[in-house]
Amino acid sequence: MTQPLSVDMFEELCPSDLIPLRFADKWAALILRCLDGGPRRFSELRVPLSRVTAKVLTSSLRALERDGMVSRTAHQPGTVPHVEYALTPLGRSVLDLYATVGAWAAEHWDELLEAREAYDASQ
Amino acid sequence: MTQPLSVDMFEELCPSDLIPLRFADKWAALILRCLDGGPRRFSELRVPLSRVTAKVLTSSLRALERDGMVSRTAHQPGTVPHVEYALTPLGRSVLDLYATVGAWAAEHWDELLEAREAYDASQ
DNA sequence: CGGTATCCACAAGGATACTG
DNA sequence: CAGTATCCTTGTGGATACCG
Repeated sequence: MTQPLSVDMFEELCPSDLIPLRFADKWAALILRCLDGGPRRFSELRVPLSRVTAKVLTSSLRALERDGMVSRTAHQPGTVPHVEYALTPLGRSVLDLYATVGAWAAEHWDELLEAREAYDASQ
Repeated sequence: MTQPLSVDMFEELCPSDLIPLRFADKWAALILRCLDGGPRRFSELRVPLSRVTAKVLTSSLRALERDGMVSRTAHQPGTVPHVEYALTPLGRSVLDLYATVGAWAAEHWDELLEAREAYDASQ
């Protein structure tokens, strides 16, 4: 049974529809996971994310903040900066979504790797 | 309640863990959706995906094939090429996952857009 | 029909150094 | 401490032309 195709797929779904989920952001999922246990300071995030430079971490955090997934709070009791990042309800929600994606990956990982090996072997 | 962070997040989860899901591929989701109604020829896919060039469509299809989400079958009855792409069971499974992601997006879309407008207005 | 070959533009990511 | 400023590399995606 073959169903007809839309004339233009872009009328229904743009690629940008997925971009706000930040799946294309290399570090977004990792950052959100780091915030799962509670609010973190910038320097605290840099430890587990040691392979992400400050510049890149900043820009990812800004993007997550813009999308309402992370909140940024600057406390300034004295002269020393103190910034805390925390998950918003939306951020927590997208973390659940990542968990679903992760469960899918765990279940189908072997299947995918086998396909890849088979393909590479045939080329 | 604040929980401790891992020393190195990369021990648990690499960014590459998500890449095989092809979420970073700009057209993968759209291509899989085009195959949902049945097998399609290359030129059939080009119609709804008119904004994707042949080169890009080919490379996306190759990547999907390598990951076992799409099968490529070349029928050659005469001298005229006839290639069909179809969803594999794994591809169908990942389509279900996209549906879950899409449902999340539909539910939280407004929330995300509001956050974005608020952020942009404050900058 | 089903692609390749070539060249190009742009954005993301990264290395390094510096600052309020 | 929490970033910026600069510069550079890479890769994806795209435009155009051509081929078995």
